[in-house]
Amino acid sequence: MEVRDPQWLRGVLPLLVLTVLTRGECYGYDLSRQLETAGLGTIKGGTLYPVLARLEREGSVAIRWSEPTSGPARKYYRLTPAGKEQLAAGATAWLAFAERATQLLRTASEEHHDATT
Amino acid sequence: MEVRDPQWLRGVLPLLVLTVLTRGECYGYDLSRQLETAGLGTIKGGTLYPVLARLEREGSVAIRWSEPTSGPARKYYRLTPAGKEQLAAGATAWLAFAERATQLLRTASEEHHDATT
DNA sequence: CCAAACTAGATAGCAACGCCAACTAGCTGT
DNA sequence: ACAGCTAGTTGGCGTTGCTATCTAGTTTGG
Repeated sequence: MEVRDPQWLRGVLPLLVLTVLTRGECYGYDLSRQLETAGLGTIKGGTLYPVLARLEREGSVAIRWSEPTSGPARKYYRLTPAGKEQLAAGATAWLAFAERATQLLRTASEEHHDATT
Repeated sequence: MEVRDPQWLRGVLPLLVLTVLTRGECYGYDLSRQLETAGLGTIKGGTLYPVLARLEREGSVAIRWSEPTSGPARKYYRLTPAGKEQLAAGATAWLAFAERATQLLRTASEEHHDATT
C-alpha cells in the first residue's frame, strides 16, 4: 500500500509549502526534500512547481533568482505578508477540520474498547 | 470565511462515511446529517450519493431498500467485511498523514514562542 | 384544493489540482 | 563522451467534490 492517497494533499499542500517557508527563504528542489523529511512522502517537481507558481501569482510568495558560481540557477521563494496571513487563516481552518475528522475516524478504531471516561 | 475548503474532503469523505456506518446501517439523507453534526459541514446530496454509489460498486457497503408505510423509500447502507478492512487501512493511513501535516503546520504558529524543550 | 416545503435519491457537467511523463540545461565524475 | 544529479518547466490525464436540476412521495398552510 502507498504511504498516502494523492488526494489527501489537495488544498493542504500550499499550506505545507508556506509553512516550510516560515523557516526562511528556500528554493523548490530543497522544499521538496524538506517536505519529504517531514514525513509527507515524495513531492515531485511536476506537483510542486505548479503550486509555487500559483502562490506567486496570488502574491503569497516573492521570488529571487540566484545564479550561483556552480550548479543550475535557483529560484528562491520567500513569504510575503499576504502569504503569512493566508497561511495563518488556512492553517487554523485546516487544523480545525483535521481535528474533527480525526475525532470521527478514531471512533471507528475505538468501537471495540469502550473506555467510559 | 467558509468552514472548510472543499478540497479537504477529497479522499477522506469515503472514510468518514464508512466510519459513520460502523455505528450501524444508515440511509444517505441521515448520513449527511450525521456528518454535519460531527462538525464537518454540510455534505449535499450531489456529493454524498455518488460517494455511496462508488462504495457500493467497490463492495465496501451493501444496500437494502426499505419501503416505509409513510415517506419516500430509503436506501439503507451497511458495512461489508471488505468495507471494514478498507476503513481500517484507510483511516490508519490518513490519521498518520494528518498527524504529520498537523505537526508541520503547528510549527508555523509556534514560530514566535520558541519553547526550548 | 393547490402550492410550498421537506424528505429521499439520482444525474450531468464543471473545475480544481495532484500526478506522470517528457523536456531543457548546467554541472560532476569516470 | 556519457551517465547522473541538480533545478526548473510544461502538457495532458484522472479523480472527485460541487452546483444545478430532476423525480417523487409526504406534510402543512392559505
